[in-house]
This record gives sequence, C-alpha cells and structure tokens, in this order.
Amino acid sequence: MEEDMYVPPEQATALTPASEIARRLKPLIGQQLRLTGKTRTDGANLRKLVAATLASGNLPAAAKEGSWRCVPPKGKGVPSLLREYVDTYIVTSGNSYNLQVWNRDPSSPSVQIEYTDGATLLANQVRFVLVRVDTTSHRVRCVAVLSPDYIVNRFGKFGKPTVKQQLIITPTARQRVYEAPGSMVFLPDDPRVAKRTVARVDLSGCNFHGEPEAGRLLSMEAIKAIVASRVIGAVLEPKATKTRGQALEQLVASALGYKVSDKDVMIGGYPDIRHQALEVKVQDAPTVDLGRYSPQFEEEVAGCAGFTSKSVRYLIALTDATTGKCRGVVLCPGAHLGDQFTYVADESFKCQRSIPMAFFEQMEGMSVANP
DNA sequence: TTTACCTATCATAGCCAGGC
DNA sequence: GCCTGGCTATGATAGGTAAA
Repeated sequence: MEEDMYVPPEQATALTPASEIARRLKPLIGQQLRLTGKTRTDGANLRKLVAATLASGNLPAAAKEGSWRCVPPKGKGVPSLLREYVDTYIVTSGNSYNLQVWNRDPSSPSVQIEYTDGATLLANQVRFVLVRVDTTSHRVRCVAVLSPDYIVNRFGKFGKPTVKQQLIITPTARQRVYEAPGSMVFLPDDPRVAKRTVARVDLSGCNFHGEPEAGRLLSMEAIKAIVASRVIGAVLEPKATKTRGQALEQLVASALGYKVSDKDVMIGGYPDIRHQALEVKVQDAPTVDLGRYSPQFEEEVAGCAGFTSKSVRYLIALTDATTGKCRGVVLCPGAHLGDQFTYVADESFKCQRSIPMAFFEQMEGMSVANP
C-alpha cells in the first residue's frame, strides 16, 4: 500500500541503501509520466510513481504507531516518502536544474524524525531522487539518487536560505474590496508617520528609489486620491506576468509625479517606491508573495530610515485575471494587512542548488546512486 | 462529500560576479 | 565594458487537509 510510504521505517538503520534504491527505480527508465505543465501536479504525480515503484519491492518494516514523531512543527520540510526517507524531484528542461529544498537545510544534521528510543533521522540523511523526464515524449530519461554530501561535494554548497512570507487574499476578501466605497480598502498612516507627511509636493526632480525625505513624503490621503483616479480601472497587460508589477510601479510612480524611465523600474528592492515608503503589488491570484519582509514581523527596513515592515505602506492592486483590469485596491500601512487578510502561519524558506543539465546527460538511460 | 483555506511545487526573471 | 552563467528572489497555482 502506498500510504504506508508516509510512515518511517521501524529502525532508522534499516533504510535500503541508496545504490539499491537506484536499482529498484531502474524500471522507471522509459516509462511515461504525463506532464501536465502544472508544476504542482507533475511533482505530485512523480512522487506517486516513485512511491508505487518502491512499494512494489521490499521495504523496511513500518514503524509502529506512537514509536516516532515528526520534529519540525506540522511536519514542515520533512521528506514525503518517509519509509525510505526519500524526497523526489522532477527535472525537465533548461541548461541547469534548480534544486529547491523547502524548509530544511539539506546539509545540516537537524533532527527530522525522532523515535521514542532516542534514534533519529536527520536532514543530511535524506536521499534525493531526481528524475529527468523528457518534455516531448514524457518518458523518464534517467534517475539519480543523491545524498546531500554528494551534491555539496560535486556541485557546491546549497545557497543561502531564502525566506518567503505569504499573505492570502481569499476570494471573499477580494469581493469585500471590490464592494468597498470607491473599490478601495483604505487605512491611514500611523499618527507617528502621518505627522511627517505632506498633502502635496513636486516630486518631478526626485529619484523614487531614494530614501524617504522630510517634507517630501506624501500623506496616505494624497496617495489615495491619486490611486482612485489613476489606478482603479487601469488595465495591466495580463499576459506579462513578471512585468505587470513593474508596469504598476511605473504607473504609480509617474502618477505620484516622479519622472520615470523604463530602467528605473527594473531596479527591484523593498519597498518598490522607497522614496514614499510604498510597496506596490499586482494580484490576480489569492497568494500574495511578500518576499523577505512581512509586516507580520516588525523589522527595521534597510535603506528606509524610520520605517519598519509595519509602517511601510502597501498598495495592492487586485486585477481581473482575464482582462487585467484593476477592479480594486488595498492601500494601508503594513500593520493593517493582517486585519483584512490572512497571513500564512509560518515563514517558509528554501535552500537552492543549481545542477548543470550536463550531469543528467551523462546518465541518460540509467538509474544510479551518487555516480 | 464538498468547500475553503493553507502550503509546497517548479519555472524563470533579474541581479551580480568573474572572465574575456 | 560586455557577456555568461550561477544564485537569489518572485511568481502563479494545484495539492493536500481541515472544516463544514
């Protein structure tokens, strides 16, 4: 049964050796795995395929209920195929494969599974099963079973963990914004910030990436008026996912009175329009990626003196997925985002390591362990 | 069983350092 | 100074699960 794959082995020492795992996964070579193009689906299908293949052979005995526990809260970052302590990854196209390991540092000895007798399974013991699938024939081209040590020795260390904070604007919450007066949910600055703001100022000579300046910080009310006339109803090309954010940034910056060139908006950063301590986002999907900073946790913002992640102002434009038309706007200091919407409970992080595609070319048609 | 919420998945854009 | 490739960050979205 496949569901047994989600229970660790009775003995931490009873795991099938990597070389044997590779041998058992040999039948996958040439097998078809229908790629849907939906990343999450493809990843899940691969995991099921590997689970079923392993489950059809000899597995270590399953641990008894109550004899073990997942150490990380909610099992975050623990490999999914626990019985063989394996995580699966799908490799498709490109010149290199970006191996992304979520919520654990793959080369650290941090405890993932703890048995009541004191035995443990550690993060650096996980076996990585990388399966390359051909994007046109949808057939498995090779399987590599790798240990974290091997990956580090051969390709270098995993990169610095990158943090991702998320906020959810549910369809219901989105509807509330659409139906709010002026299609806008608006909250003013904290009084401490408000007294540093002005109602109007000529910004044409300023760089919007510069630090906020006394006397040149617009009040939220002023920004609100500009947004109402220039952003609500604006169309942000739906096809250009990655550039829509820049398009909005450009639109807002010029509406505020800055002189903006294409080059200016290419410079990312937090907050986007630092001179106004204003972070700008376009959303047609519910998940808002906040990136490194989240107003849920107050932090000084580097290069934005006097502001923290809670006082930085957020402008979130909610657009229609098909037309790209902006149907509502949330404009408020970061501190208030949480009153309206839901934060994803914990922050997530990932460690990345790129692996050249040539590595997989070498093992075409093979299933090997730490070659 | 169905729905709603939360999280994990892979792709890729954009930045940056090192080589020429 | 330009090009290349690796690293980091951001992006949409479906799977998974808890609640209804």
